[in-house]
Amino acid sequence: MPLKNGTALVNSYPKMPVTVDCVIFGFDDKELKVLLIRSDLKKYENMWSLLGDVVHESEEIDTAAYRVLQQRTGMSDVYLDQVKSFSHPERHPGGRVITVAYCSLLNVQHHSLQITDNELHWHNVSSINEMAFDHLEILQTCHKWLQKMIQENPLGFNLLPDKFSLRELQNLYEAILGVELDRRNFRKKFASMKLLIDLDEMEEDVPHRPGKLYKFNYEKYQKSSRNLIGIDF
Amino acid sequence: MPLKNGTALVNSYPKMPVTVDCVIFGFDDKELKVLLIRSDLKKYENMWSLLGDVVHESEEIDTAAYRVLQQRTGMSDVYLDQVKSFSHPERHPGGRVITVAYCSLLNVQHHSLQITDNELHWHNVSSINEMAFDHLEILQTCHKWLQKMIQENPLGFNLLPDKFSLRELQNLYEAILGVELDRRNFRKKFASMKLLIDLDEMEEDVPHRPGKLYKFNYEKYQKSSRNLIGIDF
DNA sequence: TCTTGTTTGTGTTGTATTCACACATTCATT
DNA sequence: AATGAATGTGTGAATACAACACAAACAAGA
Repeated sequence: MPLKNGTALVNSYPKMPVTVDCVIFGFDDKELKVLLIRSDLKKYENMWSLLGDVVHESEEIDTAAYRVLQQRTGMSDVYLDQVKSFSHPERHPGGRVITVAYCSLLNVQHHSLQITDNELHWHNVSSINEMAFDHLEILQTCHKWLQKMIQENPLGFNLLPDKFSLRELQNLYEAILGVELDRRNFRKKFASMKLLIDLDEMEEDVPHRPGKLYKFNYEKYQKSSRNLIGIDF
Repeated sequence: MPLKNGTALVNSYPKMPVTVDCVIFGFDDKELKVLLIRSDLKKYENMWSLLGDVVHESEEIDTAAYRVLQQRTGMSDVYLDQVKSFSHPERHPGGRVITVAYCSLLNVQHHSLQITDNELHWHNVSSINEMAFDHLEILQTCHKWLQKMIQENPLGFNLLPDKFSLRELQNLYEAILGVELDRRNFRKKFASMKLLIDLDEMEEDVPHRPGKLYKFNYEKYQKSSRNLIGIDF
């Protein structure tokens, strides 16, 4: 078999539009939130959709996702990770579009959202039961992905203010996992990990005994290589 | 803002070729193997590459991956899962091509490989240090993904014959994880899971005391919902 | 200022899981 | 019959996990 020329080969490939869709999670008021805009398609009038955009000609998909995030939230240095590609041929009413879903975690306090554009808003994840396109499926996939990820990695801190109490941290875990956790065991767990720095400060303006404030020890986490082996299913 | 027409919108999107690449793992002779073919590009002459193909106009990417698998191995009903998309603009010398990587696990005994086509061959994963395109990166990503997956899900059985001994199962885990495991603890672990059916048969043609043969209890696994909560990092 | 309500902060105890390690048994080979 | 090599089974110590109880701090209101 003769060796081929790359350019001729690639030119013969079918081409299709590729987009990114960002599932941007936030946390506020004991609820897991997601950032959505109103769909600008006739077919999905009055329905909500994820923040997305096309991938440009010579652009990494990761870069496209960051671009969406930055344009919509005004933030950089945000946690972002690729989750899964969705490719049903009829997922977009305008024709075949492949999309790559990304999951992002951001602190709702730190935003400078352009609320006026397409009514960008935070929505409670728990109360969403309909979305434009296949975005509900994408959201649910990312939610499950997040549930798994926060149990294995210290990602939750991206959703909290720099200073937080253990109660807030537990509320976050309960909101994401949809379960109630034992307060004492939860605190012991995080105490034993030594990933929290006691700030010697207290909560203020709470109508009860104020709790200590902590911050996440990023340096400590870098060091722990975590090369665990353990069969568990 | 006026509502848009979907078709016009999608027609305005940049289009690009999308491919799938399958990392097909096998296990033989205590070694984790991967199925590769010789690259048919001049630039990568004498280098090995993953099995891939373009995604057709109206085809799901999952379907394209299954198609590659079936065409190359003659097998259906094979474990296959999407892992990650790779999109560096220069990853293909012929121009911009986005690829979606899939991981597949198959029993090397059950094949009917078309060896003559492009020298389809099994390679030891541990001895690969160069590949065509960005396929080494893709392989390494899928290997790490597999290391994580087999610790959380009973996927390893896809790589073994229907009947296997506990030693073979342990060899498999050691080959994939690249560690040595304690034989007694390993056996106890799998015994306690009750996912193995004792076939009351023995190994044959081994130069030592033959071990019992087992098969995997697929039904049992379906039932166990595994909705575990446990923070662990 | 004293009482009440709410939440924080800290154990304790029993159970289950993990890890490190030892010995007898079975079969093939010589 | 003896040897070698792998199988099959246990046991104890250390660790992690789950369920549970009580004292201390602060706010609010009587």
